[in-house]
Amino acid sequence: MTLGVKEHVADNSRMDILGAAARCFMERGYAATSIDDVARSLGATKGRIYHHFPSKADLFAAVFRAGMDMNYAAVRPYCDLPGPAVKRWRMMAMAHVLQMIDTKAFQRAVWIGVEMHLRGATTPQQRSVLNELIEYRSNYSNQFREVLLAGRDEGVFCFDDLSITNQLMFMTLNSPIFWYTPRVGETRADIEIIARQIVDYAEGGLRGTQGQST
Amino acid sequence: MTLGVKEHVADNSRMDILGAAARCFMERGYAATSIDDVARSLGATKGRIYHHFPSKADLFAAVFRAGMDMNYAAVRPYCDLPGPAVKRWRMMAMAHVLQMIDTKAFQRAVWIGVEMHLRGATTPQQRSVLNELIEYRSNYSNQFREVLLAGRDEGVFCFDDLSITNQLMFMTLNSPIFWYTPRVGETRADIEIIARQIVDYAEGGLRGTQGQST
DNA sequence: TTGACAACATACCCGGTAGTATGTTCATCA
DNA sequence: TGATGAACATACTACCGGGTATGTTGTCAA
Repeated sequence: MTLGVKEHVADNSRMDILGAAARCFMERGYAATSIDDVARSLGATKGRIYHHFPSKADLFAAVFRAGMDMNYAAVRPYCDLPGPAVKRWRMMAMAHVLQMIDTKAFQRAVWIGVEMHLRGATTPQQRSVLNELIEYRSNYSNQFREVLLAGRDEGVFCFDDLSITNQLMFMTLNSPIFWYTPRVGETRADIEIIARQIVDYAEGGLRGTQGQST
Repeated sequence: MTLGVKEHVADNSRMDILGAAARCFMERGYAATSIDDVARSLGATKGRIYHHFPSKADLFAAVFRAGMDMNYAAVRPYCDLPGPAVKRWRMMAMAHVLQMIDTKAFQRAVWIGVEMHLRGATTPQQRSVLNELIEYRSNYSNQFREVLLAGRDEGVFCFDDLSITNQLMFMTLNSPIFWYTPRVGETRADIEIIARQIVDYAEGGLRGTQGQST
């Protein structure tokens, strides 16, 4: 049941394309990115891309899916942990933020996909593909909704509308995909300091301003 | 020194174009929006657009500038008010959020412009135009930076890096441009309830989690 | 009244891009 | 060893969209 050498080579090539496509989509957006751009950034031509992906929309969908797969993998270890909700939330949030930083290009593509879905995708069958991915992302989001509700039940989090709060929280946790850029000589510890500030801010927002000492 | 009727008509036509362009840019993004799209949404043709704006990039820049002008107008009344920083911040933040909701299309265009600047605009002289607008926006942002620092000096706000915190705060306050959509039968009070939740979340993030009772 | 100009519409050009059709090369396997 | 197919490259088409060049119409001022 193991894969042969050839399959590994093909899979690696596919992955390389996904990475290059993610960078291109991040740098220029979906519409402004041409298949030739992606190919050029690989030192290849369109033929290579269209050999692995039937269309530009499918390539983009694959990038989207790969990004979400990474997110699931990063957060899943923490979302079934026992103990207080806040602690579990912090683990999940930290993993999520670090994931945003580490796989920024893919996460930007996910963002672009969500935006495209919100304003209504172009063709009909592309819409169904995108809808499936959006639902995939929605399930991911639900993992956080659960822990948010648990935190409110425990009296730690304080918010009114769950949907709005979830939006605000993800907006915060996702934000580094827009403004983070790696600095020269930056260590893992530096990145974790940044991530901690983001998580702290989000936690403050979720706890609200009631019961504040100052 | 007053304008004649003709000038008023011309100005109104220009404004109509700006509004339609803002909606198009919001719905399809910059690259995917064609001049014909904007014209069609006005029941007109390209000629009308190019009569008022020399290029697509200039049209976009005008939308950007108009959006920022609205923001300045909305927030300026509050940013020189005396009293505690938190109170001043809340007034400014509330005005900003309501502005995001009320002029969503223009604010989305501003966002798109910032994104374009971050990844490096296309042509050389467009880049200078965009740079000027980005600086315009940066000045706007500085009004909030000042009140953030004042709030920290007063011991109310608690954060480490000012730039990161400012990013997180704006990410929160701007977020309705992405997920807010007017509901049928929605009153002004309903909108203010939403805005209040956003401002509350942001305030919680700025105050941090230290000194929390729970 | 007329001519001059603003405010558009129409018609056209041309570069770029998604997608296709057709080579070409190289490894693998019978 | 030779044939087969994967993994590309090359060449081409059709179309769309920014920009321009050129009408057309209504208005106002002298």
